[in-house]
Amino acid sequence: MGTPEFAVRSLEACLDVGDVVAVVTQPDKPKGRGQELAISPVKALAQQRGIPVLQPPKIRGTPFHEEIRALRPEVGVVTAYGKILPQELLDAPARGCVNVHASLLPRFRGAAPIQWAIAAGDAKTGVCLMKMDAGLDTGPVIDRRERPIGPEDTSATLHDALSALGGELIRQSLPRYLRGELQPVPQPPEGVVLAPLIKKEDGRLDFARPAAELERRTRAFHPWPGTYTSLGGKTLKVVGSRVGQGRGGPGEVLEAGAGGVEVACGEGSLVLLTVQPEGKRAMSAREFLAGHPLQKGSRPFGGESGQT
RNA sequence: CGCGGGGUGGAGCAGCCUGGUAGCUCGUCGGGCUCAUAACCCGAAGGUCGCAGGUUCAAAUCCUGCCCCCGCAA
Repeated sequence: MGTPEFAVRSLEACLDVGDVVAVVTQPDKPKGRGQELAISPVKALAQQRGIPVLQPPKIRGTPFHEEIRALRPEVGVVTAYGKILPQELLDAPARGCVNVHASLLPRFRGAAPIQWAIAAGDAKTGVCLMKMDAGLDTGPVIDRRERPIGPEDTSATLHDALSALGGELIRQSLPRYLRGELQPVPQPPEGVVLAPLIKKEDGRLDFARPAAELERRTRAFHPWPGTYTSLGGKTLKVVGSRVGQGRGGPGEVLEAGAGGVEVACGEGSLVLLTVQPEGKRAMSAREFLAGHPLQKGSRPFGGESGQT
């Protein structure tokens, strides 16, 4: 069971190590500009391999688990399905369900572990294969793989790396678990951190915050939802930035030149390197300034109407 | 038919509503000045105004179709 791009590598791994009796994924939904109906990446692969695809609109309070039980699966593999599974569904496969989760549990349980790991400034993250229970990512861990978080890592780069590691866990550790060679270890009660769903609002830059935190967010929320501020009543996305040494009142423009736009923060300064105005492609700060001059010492960001 | 913005010398923008000389900030090239600079001064090159039709004496500008990029929403 899985839905987005992240789960594709898991499905590939499943196909490598066992017989996949069915693939469960979320119903097709209108997506993107133009709201065209889009099939999930997992569904696309399943169809291509001729695997039956199930897309229940609801799984809770429905007889869907009976449907699964009838297929007599040995184990259920869940990667980023997008819904919390009820106990009767977890119990449907003979050996229960396992889950690939993109964090080092019990840190960052929940929907957006990759993003929050970067935002928190962690030195490393990873992927866990766990035996699922009724809680939110609370099951005992079967095996894990680690991955350092580099200063250039974004959610995009980590997403790809972790999704590959997830496939590796399924390929290598799942068979060993099924043979009884790996025992699930309960998660320690301490160190639990939740990684809630990212909201668009989480990407708004508050220059009163420390610059280091804002810089991490630009990487954590890339490519979605991105970090942004507003300028002249329009959204200005901040695609790339670095932490600077400058000091000043939060939001004050300290420098605006070829080196970027340096904005004072609550702590240190944030140098905007790559920026994307509404309706425009991403561009370097230098390019942006050619058409949108910024006064040193002004505080043009955030306010709806040229507020100081 | 979800809403919306945009495609103008190499880059970023203005001009379009109110058709009639291609503008601005940079960059590039040449020259000058300076101990020096993302410095300053002088000069130059460089544009099928996304594509295709239409209206008109005349279209970057008005009309129609198409291609491409992006914001919102998910």
